[in-house]
Amino acid sequence: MKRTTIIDIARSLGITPSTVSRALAGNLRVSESTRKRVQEKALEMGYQPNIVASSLRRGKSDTIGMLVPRINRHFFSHVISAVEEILNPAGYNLLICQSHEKSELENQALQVLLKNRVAGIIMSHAMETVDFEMARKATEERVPVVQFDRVNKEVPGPRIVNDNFSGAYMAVKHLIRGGYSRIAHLTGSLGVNVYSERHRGYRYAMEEASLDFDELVFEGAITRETGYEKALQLVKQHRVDAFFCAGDFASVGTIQAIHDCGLRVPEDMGVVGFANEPFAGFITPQLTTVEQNAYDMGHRAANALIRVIGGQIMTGMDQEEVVPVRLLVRESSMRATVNNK
Amino acid sequence: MKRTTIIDIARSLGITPSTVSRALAGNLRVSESTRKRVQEKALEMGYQPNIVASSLRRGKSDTIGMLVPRINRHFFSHVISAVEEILNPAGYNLLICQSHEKSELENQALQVLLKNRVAGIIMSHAMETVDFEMARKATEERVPVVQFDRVNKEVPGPRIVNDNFSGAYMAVKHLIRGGYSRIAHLTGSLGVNVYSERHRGYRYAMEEASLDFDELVFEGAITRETGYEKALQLVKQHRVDAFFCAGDFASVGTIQAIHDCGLRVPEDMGVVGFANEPFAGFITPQLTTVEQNAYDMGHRAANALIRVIGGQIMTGMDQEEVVPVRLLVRESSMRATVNNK
DNA sequence: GTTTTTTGTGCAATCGTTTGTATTTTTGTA
DNA sequence: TACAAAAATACAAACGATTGCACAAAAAAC
Repeated sequence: MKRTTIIDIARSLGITPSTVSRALAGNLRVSESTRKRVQEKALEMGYQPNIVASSLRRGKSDTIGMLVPRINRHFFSHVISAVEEILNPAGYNLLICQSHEKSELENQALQVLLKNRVAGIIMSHAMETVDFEMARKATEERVPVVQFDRVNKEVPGPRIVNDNFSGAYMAVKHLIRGGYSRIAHLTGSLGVNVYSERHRGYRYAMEEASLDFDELVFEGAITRETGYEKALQLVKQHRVDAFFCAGDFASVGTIQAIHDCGLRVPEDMGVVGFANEPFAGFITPQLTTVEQNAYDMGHRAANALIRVIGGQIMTGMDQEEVVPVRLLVRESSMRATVNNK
Repeated sequence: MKRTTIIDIARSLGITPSTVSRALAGNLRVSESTRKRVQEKALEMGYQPNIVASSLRRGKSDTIGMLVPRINRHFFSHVISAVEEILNPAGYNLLICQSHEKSELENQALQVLLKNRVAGIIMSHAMETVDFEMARKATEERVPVVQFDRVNKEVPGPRIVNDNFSGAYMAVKHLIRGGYSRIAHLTGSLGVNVYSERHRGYRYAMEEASLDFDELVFEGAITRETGYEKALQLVKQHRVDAFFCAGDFASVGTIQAIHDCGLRVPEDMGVVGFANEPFAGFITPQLTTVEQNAYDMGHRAANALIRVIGGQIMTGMDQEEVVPVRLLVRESSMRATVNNK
């Protein structure tokens, strides 16, 4: 059986669809009595408005596109959740796509979102992405784009980023205070803003303390496995006494490597991670890391998008919002009686 | 500037929109030459088909609704990811909603999905939900529903569930083999299929070994906090020597409680969890737990939905698919030299 | 009691595609 | 050259809601 439409309701009440439409929309130009009748009838017939038709006619949809590298990453899934928390009450729904860290899939996903005529896009780029043309095109087609975490300035619109610089700076400074000095930095591609900023923070802290860091920075060591390998190599060479990893997974691999070399954390070597993955507080030793507030970020991104859609921010004027981070000092870096700040 | 439509393309080529539509759809009734011309023009004008209009006309959308209690749960986010892996290549997109474990929000979300005329729904119920009317209504409105993990037989259509019974049975049997006998079971609401099945497995194993379990089953102890409290109480009363928790979070709380009482895991008390949360292999002691394959489940759910949409499964005929689970034996339960099976 | 204003509805076009049917053009054949 | 068959394209009506405008009825003003 067909779904009931406003036409069905109209017919069964002997009025026109336009009146039904207005009645359901709560338009004041329709009398109280018919509004009641329409609402009752709609309920009785189990009417569900057809958003598709409505969107087409209104020329705008209530769907927001969300594009992330991977839904199943702790950080991203929490951002999504936070975005939804803001956008749902505001009457929007989320069409979610993953890029799987591939530029090609990212572009495809953007196309899909545009084809679906989303009212706006909240996205974080794939690591691989260097060409941001597609995202720019979206804004040119009047679809506002809000970037978060992995952002690029070539794309107009608000950007919400973590305070990666300060987080890294605090982390490294904390290690230095703890008496570590040959601090290696394992990180991802420095072409990605997230990692370049953390790298900047690392350098700043090292330079400030007049410590040498040439040949102590290693790109492409961000997973547990690659972290393990690089750390194993460095520890064996006796070149370092601490690690600042740009991610917690690499930190886990690093700790493993240190243990496998018969050394202790933090007594022999300190380790600090980044992200505060859920396991960071559980592992042995508990991992000192930089906490990034995914909820805060999601809320900000959603609110920024709402402002852009509402015309409160001009498309041209792009702005960056920085979400504060926190250094969580735990066992993996507490060699001595160290001051937490 | 307005987005280009097939009408624009038609005009600029001196043909009709219908021909353009057919050309882009690859319809064989349009000549090779015009098809080429249309495709080129479309590319040149940056044409993006309007899926909204298309959906309206075709009476069906390419969007699948996905409804989960919480996106940011490890298990659910992985299922989502797996579903997307299957559905994306098949030309579908995912509209994702969360119920936040609330029946009311679950129903609202279902309404939203129906209003958006999704082609199908893949869902897992909120713990709270006891009234499944809304999900039934969806199938009555010809929107196929596939349930996974938290399912209910009142709702027609495929159900994909973990082998909770066997998982629990294996877990408890493993504890018994290890020499534990006063095994408590901390779990969630037994009104939820997931927990009732695990409970059944627990009972079966206990009965099989002629062990007493009256007053050893506790509902409402599923979080880290509630798990901690209940465990603390039981340990202090010297009533138990092992715990089978229906979730890993409760297991973490339990281990904490045992430690806080000055006892050791697994020497004094054994602990087995359920889910294999990402931290399970990292914590100390490493947690023995039942691994549920979220990817497998997602793939099956997506494929089931595709089959229903394709008419390969009658709506009436409901079927349950059981995803196998695996017991991962780790430190938290290995008191003696135990056989892993 | 007439005119003006207000209020409530109806009419009809529109959003951008799709698709059944009609029409034109092309091709093949006698 | 004519004519049927086949191929390519055009026409027009949907899909279901929204909305500017017209219009009737009721209320208010004179």
